[in-house]
Amino acid sequence: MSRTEQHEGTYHHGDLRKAILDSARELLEEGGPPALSLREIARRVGVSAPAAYHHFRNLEAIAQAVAEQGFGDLAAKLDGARSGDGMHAMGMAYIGFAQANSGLYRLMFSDGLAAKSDAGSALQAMRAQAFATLRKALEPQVPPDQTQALALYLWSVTHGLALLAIDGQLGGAERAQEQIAQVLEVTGRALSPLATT
Amino acid sequence: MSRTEQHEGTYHHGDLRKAILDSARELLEEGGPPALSLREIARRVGVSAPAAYHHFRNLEAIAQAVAEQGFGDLAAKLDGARSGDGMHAMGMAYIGFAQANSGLYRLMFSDGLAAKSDAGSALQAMRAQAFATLRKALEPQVPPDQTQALALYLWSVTHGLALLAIDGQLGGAERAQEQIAQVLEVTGRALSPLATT
DNA sequence: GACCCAATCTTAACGCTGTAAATATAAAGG
DNA sequence: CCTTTATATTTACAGCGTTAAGATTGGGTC
Repeated sequence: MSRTEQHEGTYHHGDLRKAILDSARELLEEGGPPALSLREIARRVGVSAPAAYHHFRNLEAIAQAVAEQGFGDLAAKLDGARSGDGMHAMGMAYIGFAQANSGLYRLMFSDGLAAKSDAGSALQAMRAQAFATLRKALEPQVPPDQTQALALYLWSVTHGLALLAIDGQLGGAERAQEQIAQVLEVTGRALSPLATT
Repeated sequence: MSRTEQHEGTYHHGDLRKAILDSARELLEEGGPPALSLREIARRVGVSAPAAYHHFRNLEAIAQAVAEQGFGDLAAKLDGARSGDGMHAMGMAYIGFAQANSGLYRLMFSDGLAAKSDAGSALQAMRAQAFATLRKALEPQVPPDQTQALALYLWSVTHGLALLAIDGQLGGAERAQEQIAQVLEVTGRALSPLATT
């Protein structure tokens, strides 16, 4: 399934850019960010390695594009969870996303793959925007002079918990789910006394 | 300063194992986990690359040893902070450690460098032990049926906050410090109502 | 419909990496 | 002093990301 139907067996691929991103996500879930390999991606797509350079500046750019997809997917999932009982449901959705796409989530919060390149700052900007969204969602619910601190607090718990869950630090799946719910419940105690509503 | 004084300019190094670990930590702070390179380490120590294999099974083993050092240092620092006002001081110390050794901290909570090798599970064990220590420290302070959830809660906030700080998501150093203190204060609200003491 | 152009992909090659094998050197023990 | 053993070296290999140069193709124009 590497080549589009109409282009199967032909010189041109069809939609190589998309195929690369798909394979990258696959690899990411199989082995985490360190498993991201341009040559392996090309191999899976059924194309020579340098072909990727017509669609991306380099491997980092692929990682960056995938991370961008990830932030989009996460935002969508969180939007879908807003119908629930507010913060708790969104927390569960957030962590659910991280668990379902652990490699992707790790990439979204890594310093790129090289730790020095400019992809790091691009990721940082995406994270900042995600945080701004959270802040905005929280704004009408709490005293204005505390929104920043509370948003940061919520993000810290959720992010930390998501990473611990991903790292297998919470035990098996069922046990993990239980612990996550408990922690989120405790988290709520800190802000329920000052809810505006 | 790569070779011990008494062995300067000689064939044998003196204490290559320690020199390797030191250089690895240096590299880690300069470029994070992806900057860990066996050849670069050897270059800095002033030794050929394969020399390292007499002291470590492979690069992953070096990373693992450095991470182990890290967990030891962190535990020591947290012990030193126990004289303060309990949880808040320990939280500050924890995050201070992460900020001062960001590359090391990231390594300690990464899935190794290969994401598939057995170093991942070794790291997981170290983290589990660190958590067990926290749990034990918390035990006499809270109701016994909640220690697990509360310990996890505290770790989540602290870990998440540490990572956000490291990622530069909290702004400049002075502003970051302020926000960290605020978040830790909020965190405390969730458990102060049920303190045993 | 033939032609050119631009986009896309390929092969070949470079310098880098981690690691293995074979070899040289030095330190330790009889 | 000679041998053994630990330690380091040189050489080599496969794989990586990336660049440069050439092949193949589809789309737009006369």
